[in-house]
Amino acid sequence: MKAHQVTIKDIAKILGISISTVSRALKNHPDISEETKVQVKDLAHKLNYEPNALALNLRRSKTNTIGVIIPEIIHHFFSSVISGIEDVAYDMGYNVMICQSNESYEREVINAQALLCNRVDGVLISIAKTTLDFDHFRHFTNQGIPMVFFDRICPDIMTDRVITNDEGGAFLATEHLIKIGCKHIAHFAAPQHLLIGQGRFAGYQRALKQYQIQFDPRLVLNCNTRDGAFEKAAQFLNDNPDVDGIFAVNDNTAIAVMQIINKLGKKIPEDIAIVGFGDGPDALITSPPLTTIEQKGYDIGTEAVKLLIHRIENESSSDSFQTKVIPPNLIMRESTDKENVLSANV
Amino acid sequence: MKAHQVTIKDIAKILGISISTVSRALKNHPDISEETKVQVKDLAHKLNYEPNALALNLRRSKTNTIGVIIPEIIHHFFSSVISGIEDVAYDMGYNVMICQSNESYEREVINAQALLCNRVDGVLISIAKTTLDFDHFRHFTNQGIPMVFFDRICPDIMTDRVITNDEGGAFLATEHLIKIGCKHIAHFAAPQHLLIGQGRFAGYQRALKQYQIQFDPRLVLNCNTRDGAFEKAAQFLNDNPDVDGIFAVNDNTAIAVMQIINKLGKKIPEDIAIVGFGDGPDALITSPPLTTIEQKGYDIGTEAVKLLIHRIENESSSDSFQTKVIPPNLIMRESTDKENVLSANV
DNA sequence: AAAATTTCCGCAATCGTTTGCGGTTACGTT
DNA sequence: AACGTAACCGCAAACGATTGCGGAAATTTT
Repeated sequence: MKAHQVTIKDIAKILGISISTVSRALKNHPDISEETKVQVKDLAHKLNYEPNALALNLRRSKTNTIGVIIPEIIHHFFSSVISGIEDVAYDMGYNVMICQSNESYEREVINAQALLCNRVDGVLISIAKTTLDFDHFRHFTNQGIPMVFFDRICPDIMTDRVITNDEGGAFLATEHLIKIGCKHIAHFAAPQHLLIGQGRFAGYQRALKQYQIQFDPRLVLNCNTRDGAFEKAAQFLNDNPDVDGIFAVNDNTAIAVMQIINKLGKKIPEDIAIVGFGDGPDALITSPPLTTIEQKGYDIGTEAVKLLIHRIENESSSDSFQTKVIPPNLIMRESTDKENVLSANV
Repeated sequence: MKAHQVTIKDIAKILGISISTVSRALKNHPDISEETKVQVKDLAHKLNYEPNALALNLRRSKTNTIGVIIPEIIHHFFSSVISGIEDVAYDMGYNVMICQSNESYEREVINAQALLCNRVDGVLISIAKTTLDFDHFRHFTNQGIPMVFFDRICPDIMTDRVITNDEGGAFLATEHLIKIGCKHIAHFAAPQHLLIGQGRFAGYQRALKQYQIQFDPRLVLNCNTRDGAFEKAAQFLNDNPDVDGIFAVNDNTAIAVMQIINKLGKKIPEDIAIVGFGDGPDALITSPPLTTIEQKGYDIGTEAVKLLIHRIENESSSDSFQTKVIPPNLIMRESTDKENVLSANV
């Protein structure tokens, strides 16, 4: 059962020629006669020979493998990113090794070490929420292994980065609410120690300022999960009955809030319009469908891996590190369609 | 910049001892004196030495890596499976190499080949919809590399398998509709050349039979996607106005149908009750929330990888292959709650 | 016919690690 | 003093592939 994997050594022995000849024959080296080449190739095919990538990698000290460390693969955003990474990596001849940190710092450290041991050619990282220390990443740069951070970047380490324009997206969302006539716009925000939380809050504020709407800190609620919304949103809406627009820091929160608004008997968007952030598939199936800011996970993945492979294959070039910003995009749906613009199409 | 990776050879040279001593010192071999061990370990730590897994793997011809071939990582079901795989693999000291077939046969073949080259210790596979030929998988068995199929299994190859009980789940779903009083239950079905399509259709039929409801082929519609539903569902519901219950082959279809029903002005569940299959997070956020059959992706992943690792680590044991069936589970939500049982809890 | 090419192929080192076996010391025993 | 025996450590082969260099045979050139 345990079939010994076929090697060039086997082929050499059977054909009564040397190992090097077999190797060269398979590579179409000009030194080898046509006759020998045909013999070797035929036998190799007959025996289902597959070159041992381990041996190759060891010799070249290159694995053609890219490591990925992400918080959680089940989040639609991250699996979109991976999908993008995988597609490009595949086209460029790289394998992908995926590790989940599960938002745990300890596990992130171990993941990093595993990738180091396996001598990946480069690493793509989106850091865990609990990670505050970044020494485990410096090992990569010490060993000359390029890194690219995406979405949740590490501000302390100079590398290439790919991020969404959180501030700009939040601005778009808030501006949209203003333009459709909302006067009292609330913001359901992420913790301000996260860059995402900062950026989206800043965009919200800039939009208010630009349209000369007085910023009211009472309209900002620290709430960025589904569960959090079910805890706090109803009370918040009761306390602030004049709120007629909500910009939520992510779709999950927005959707939960919508469900609560529905339950309170208020109408969306007539009474309260709402915008999310993320554009997962969920935004399509709520009632009403949710206006949201596109967070192009797939594109972030492709951009990140392209940057990385470029670094890998041009290690000499000391191009300065760049930060690629994926431009935001507003997707308007019924949750902000006060004028019934969209229903005309149906 | 391009730092040479530290090897035991470097350590040996610096300390003026032999390579083998270094190797043994790091492994706590009893032949080595405490003094040497301390010296070696200290230096290794100081130099950030990481053992080269490539060399190790080559020598042991074992990579501690598991290959995964799945159709598409963005589907919630598959990313749940991967999450389960990753968690268990991590605990047991294995890495995971993920490949997407993107439902393409050609790509699946190339993925399989890549995993072969990289000498993975075992493979987890859910086959692409377009795959009709299975020779590329036989290479694994030829080389003695264990495989486990999950969800979309390959009936032609004898291996371990992990599947959901489609027939049983469909029976539960249909029985539930019957029990809440539906008399004319439609089935939105997947193509019958897929095992999933067959199983779920069979469960539907068995439930009808058991409760002495006449099977009406006109109530079975070949429709298993969101787009398909938007194409055909409205017409179907018009043609069959007496339908008061629907069992859809997956959640996506069910959700799209719900949106259509809503638009037609009918009430869920009063006019039409509906059950899906899959229990993605989507089922929670529709209005009303969707009753559905749990398809435990995470559990399927953990079971599959456990079976695989068992095979890997007991290659001698020729246990006969087993097929693990994950039992179905009905999750009742408002889309079938005619009696307002659930709202009592709110 | 001798010399110069060309054609084709093999030797051996290399990548980094493990490990069986053998070789040095130093110590204790008689 | 001679021997036995630990206690430590190094040599070298092995994993599978690539590749510079050198060498033998065949062919051409002079």
